[in-house]
Amino acid sequence: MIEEYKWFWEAFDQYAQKNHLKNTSQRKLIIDCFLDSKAHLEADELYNLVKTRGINVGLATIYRTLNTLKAAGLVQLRLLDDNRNVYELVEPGFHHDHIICTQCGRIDEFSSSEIKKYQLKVAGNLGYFVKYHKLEIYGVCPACHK
Amino acid sequence: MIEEYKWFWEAFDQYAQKNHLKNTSQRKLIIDCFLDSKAHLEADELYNLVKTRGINVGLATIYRTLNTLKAAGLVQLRLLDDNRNVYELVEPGFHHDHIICTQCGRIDEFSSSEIKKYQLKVAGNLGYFVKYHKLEIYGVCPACHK
DNA sequence: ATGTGTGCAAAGTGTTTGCATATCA
DNA sequence: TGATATGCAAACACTTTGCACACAT
Repeated sequence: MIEEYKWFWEAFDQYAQKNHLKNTSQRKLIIDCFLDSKAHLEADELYNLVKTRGINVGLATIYRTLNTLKAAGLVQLRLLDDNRNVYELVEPGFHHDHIICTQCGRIDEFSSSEIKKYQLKVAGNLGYFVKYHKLEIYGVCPACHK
Repeated sequence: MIEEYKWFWEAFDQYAQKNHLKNTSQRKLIIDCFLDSKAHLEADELYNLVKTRGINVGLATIYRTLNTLKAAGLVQLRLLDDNRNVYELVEPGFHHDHIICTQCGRIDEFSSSEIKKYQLKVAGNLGYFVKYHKLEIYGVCPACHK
């Protein structure tokens, strides 16, 4: 287990225990691949990644595992403008937003307390009680606008 | 023609002429329904809306019309967290963001120059050249948190 | 022994496409 | 007349589900 994802495994083990999940080699492998990838993956990409490890896992199992992680609150599905549906790791309490390159598809993360502040203000003006937000900036990354 | 959408029809007519589109009653009807609805619609909702006018239009034609409008830059497809794919009118030069009620699905619009400003700052720090952004705030609307 | 997980294939969704026919210019 | 549009059904891509079998506890 990589130290970096200690928080993940602790949270997942807890969830697994509470929900009577069993340990299977497939799920372990899928999650390992997902974590290793630094994780902004489509289900299909994860499927192929797992296949490179030589073990045959059904695509359905990939989806089931991702849905389990989503239910555990450790993974989030993100619908991007370019029609990619990417899954990403969610570290509880560490919110971040994304900036996506329209040319190469690269995804970077950031977070801004100022933006958050003004979101609350705007929402308050409209009488909304804010639960969460999703901000995506689309642009051209440094590598692509040379 | 409703005065409010003069800008729309001018833009669309220009696009239509340039691209040799023909005037058909179906397309006219679909667009009328779309404009009348104040427009945050799924393809399917628009389909049903058109049907209430008594004329039978194929669902495929709805999609083709929406795609045409998208190509003309007058309509935008928005993938929401709740898996709705809503189409909305885009008035060139008038950018706005959305706040969506997680309970009733209501969508309100807003725009904030402050948020825009900080987005540019954040993107600049990462070396990105910003093209556009998409901000969605999810929360509970006034009517739902009584 | 029981319940959970798996692979596969089939079913589901939402959207697009092929084709014959109809319509506009 | 010739290009564009339409309706329908079939094709599509992505995701979920049913089932029989396997495995973890």
